[in-house]
Amino acid sequence: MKKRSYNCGLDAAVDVVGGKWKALILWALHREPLRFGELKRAISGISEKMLIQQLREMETYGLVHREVYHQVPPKVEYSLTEFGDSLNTALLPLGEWGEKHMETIEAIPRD
Amino acid sequence: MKKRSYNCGLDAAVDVVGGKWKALILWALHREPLRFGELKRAISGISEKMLIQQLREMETYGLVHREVYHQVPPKVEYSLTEFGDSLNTALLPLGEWGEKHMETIEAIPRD
DNA sequence: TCAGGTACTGACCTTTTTGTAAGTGTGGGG
DNA sequence: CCCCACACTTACAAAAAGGTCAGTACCTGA
Repeated sequence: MKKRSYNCGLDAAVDVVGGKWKALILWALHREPLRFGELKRAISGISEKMLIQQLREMETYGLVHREVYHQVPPKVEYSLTEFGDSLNTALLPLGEWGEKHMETIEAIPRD
Repeated sequence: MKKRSYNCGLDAAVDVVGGKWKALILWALHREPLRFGELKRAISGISEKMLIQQLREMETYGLVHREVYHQVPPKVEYSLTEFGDSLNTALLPLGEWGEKHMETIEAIPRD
């Protein structure tokens, strides 16, 4: 997040969900709350550092809720708030678009 | 665009529309084709370099069409392809979400 | 005593993205 | 003859994002 004012809602939304991982995390939490380790395993390729960093940001955005269980070994569960859920819903058509055009997108030459 | 394979459609879509400017450009072209200079004026804050860079990428993605008129001074018009238009449509709910929650988003503390 | 699982944290570095500023080519108008 | 509009292009620099890897604290069971 870098800006303070936006030209349009899309601008603002992309700012919130932008980056490499946030959409994936949102998606992973859509079905059910997950623990840190579970999330890590669910999202292939993400490092612990990025996962926490993104989760923390999304927490401050009010998109996810962090629930700590005082146990040993520790257990922390992440879940979507209503706000996060509404964003996920708004992202559905985009996800479908991506799904539908996946092959085209993958075929785009890079560099 | 960096990846070749995606976990889900959302992942792929965010890759296509990611970055600071693409969504804005898509949006600006939604109403009507625009010339380079018009786009530049329409999207406040964008530099010429970024504008062209993004336009070129979006052209290779097949999202926008570039039409050159051989005149002096030169005239180049950019418009959305059907593909670009379909992406724009898929982005509408996200734009509405951003619009609706704009104040919340702007109020999020940064750094 | 000691390794192991869990959820982080921090230092450091590389890559990617974005920005700034100046320069290019063309023909028409002053 | 010079300057302007327009659509770029290039070199360089700064900033943001992402990645690696080692280390912390806690209790538990072997």
